[in-house]
Amino acid sequence: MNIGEIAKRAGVSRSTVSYALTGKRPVSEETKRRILTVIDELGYRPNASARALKEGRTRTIGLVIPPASQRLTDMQLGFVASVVDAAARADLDVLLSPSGGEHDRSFERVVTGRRVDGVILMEIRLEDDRVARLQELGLPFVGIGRTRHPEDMSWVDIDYETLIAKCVHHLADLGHRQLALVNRNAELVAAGYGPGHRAQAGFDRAIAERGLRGVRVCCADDAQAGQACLRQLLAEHPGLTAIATINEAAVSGMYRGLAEAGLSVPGDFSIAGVAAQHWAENLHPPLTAADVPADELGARAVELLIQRVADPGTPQRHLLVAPPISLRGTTGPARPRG
Amino acid sequence: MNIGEIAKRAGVSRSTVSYALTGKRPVSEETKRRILTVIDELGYRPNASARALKEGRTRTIGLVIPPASQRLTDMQLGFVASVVDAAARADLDVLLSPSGGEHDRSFERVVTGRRVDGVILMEIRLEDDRVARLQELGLPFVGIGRTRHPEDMSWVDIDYETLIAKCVHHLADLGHRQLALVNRNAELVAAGYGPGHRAQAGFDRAIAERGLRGVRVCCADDAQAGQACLRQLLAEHPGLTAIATINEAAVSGMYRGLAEAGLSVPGDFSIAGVAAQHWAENLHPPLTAADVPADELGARAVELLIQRVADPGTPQRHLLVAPPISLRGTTGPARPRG
DNA sequence: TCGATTCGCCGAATCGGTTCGACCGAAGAT
DNA sequence: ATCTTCGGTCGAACCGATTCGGCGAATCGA
Repeated sequence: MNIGEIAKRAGVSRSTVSYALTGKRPVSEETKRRILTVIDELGYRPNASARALKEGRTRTIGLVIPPASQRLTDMQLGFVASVVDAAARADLDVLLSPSGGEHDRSFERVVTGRRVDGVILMEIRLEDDRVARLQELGLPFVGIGRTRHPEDMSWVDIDYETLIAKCVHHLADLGHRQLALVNRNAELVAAGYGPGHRAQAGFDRAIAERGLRGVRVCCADDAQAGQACLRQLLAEHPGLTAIATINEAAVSGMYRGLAEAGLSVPGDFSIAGVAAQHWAENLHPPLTAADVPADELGARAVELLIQRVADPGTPQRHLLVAPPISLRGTTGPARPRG
Repeated sequence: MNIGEIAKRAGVSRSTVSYALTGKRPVSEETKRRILTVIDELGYRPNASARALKEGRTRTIGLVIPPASQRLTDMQLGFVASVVDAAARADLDVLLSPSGGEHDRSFERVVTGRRVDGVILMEIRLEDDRVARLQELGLPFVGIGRTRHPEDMSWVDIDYETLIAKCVHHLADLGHRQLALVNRNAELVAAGYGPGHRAQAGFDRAIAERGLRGVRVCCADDAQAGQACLRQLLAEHPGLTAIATINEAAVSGMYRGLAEAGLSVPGDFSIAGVAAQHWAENLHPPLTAADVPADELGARAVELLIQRVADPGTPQRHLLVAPPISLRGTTGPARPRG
């Protein structure tokens, strides 16, 4: 079932069939109708590989996600969903590559061999091999997140540094004097995970500006770890009355850790964070947080990528979002513990 | 940077380069070394489209997931992750299509035009247009889930009917006389979502066998809906003391609904369900549930698909799993309410 | 020493589209 | 009436791989 078969049955040449379908040259109404009828009867669809081979583009983009071993956070899931959705709207297919920091087989398969027209890269580290590899290959790409040298690439990102600083200021305004930053898991941060480091920087800066006491900890990305983390924090820092966090997945565990210690939120203890809007709203109690518009960011990343694919010469573009903090009632005036 | 360039620089013909890479015909060590050196220097990778065109297969599989608008449950996320992972291990790429019940543009794009060698289909309905379409196209596919006529296709599935019946029996053994089934969202069930209907069947059967009173409700897939759902159930059915559910996403909300009504779990009220193992364990309290091995099912689906792609003539294969119920402490002896 | 076999390689055909140059007839311009 | 323009179509080249038949040289057995 190829274009030649269609041409034969419609009594025209292969090129005419092609032009009838793409509209790149005029074809008479009569002929077009005949061709389309045959196509409809035979259920013909052009072979994507042949088209890609000749056109030099695949109408497919790659999406590099964290490996399956590590569960996606709700925010990451939001990114993936919105990327896939935006791509579908633009009639692009999405090829998935679950790849960690070092570029592995799956990553290489997807980015080499002209399999995709461009790539969207998630969970970027400050120094990221994959970014270097994509630059070396000259393959258009857009990061959801950015490296230490963000001028050299296009990206959309969340301004964790500013947002965590805002959280700290908000908590300081409420009278809290000793705060903790609960980061994401230690391996990720150790590997140079950008948001982890930028959140630290924002935390340190704000703590210094306000003359507060601050402690930073990493916490695995699940509820049990959050609970254990809080247990330890409360034990080791009697003066601690508030937490800022970027670890969505651990928040419900933190709630439990506080409840376990007999502390109420926000009466005895405050929590503020950065999280996907949908997630923050559905927590119980709903979390006071900077609402990350994950759905929008993915779509914007696709837009940027489409531009770069269409014209690789355009300057790199960046989108740093710092959504306002929605007060949902997990932060309140400081009250000394015990 | 094509195979001709490599051939020229290595001083051989294009076919020799091809044979050196695929090993399908012998090439002398000396020549092979020379070719590989050139390839390495130039960073050559064969063009995937050209290869796919000639070979007639793409080494890519399609994965049809629920549309982005509806958030993936934890179990579905587990399926996706394990499919992607298993495919990567088999050196297959995964093309994503977010498609609902009716086969839309994205679905058509992925399944036609020889873009993929086979498809894995999620969230299958009892009558599913997409299944019919794939059969019509003659494209190998495997369902995670099955239609009303499951003999005609290969699939892996969870035996919701048996599992929910087991939950009911377990609760009946504990003395509960009036039970509710909390299903997934009403639209999905109305559209003929298989697990929803099979869970109902299992529930009805077990209720009848034990001579109990049972009520079935649908509930949107999120915590707030779960809470509201329980509020209503408790108000309308004073004798209700236990729930069986397949709605993972609503469980934490159900807990809140019970707490709100002053009922403790499992002292005053029992809950048992079917859920991804990881999810059931991380709930608070951990849910007594049939632990669905989502990670394994995705991998098995990929295995079945690879077989079908290799030999479409093999008989259809089916895998119906009914994992045992793990008692985690959300079920206990019945105690009359109020 | 000669024919048969094997090894290593080459050239050409092929997969299924797109696209460019060319051609033909009809309509419009001068 | 002649020249140009243009709509409509065709044939052939091309994209970059794989693969088959064949060919020369080396090896082998008799």
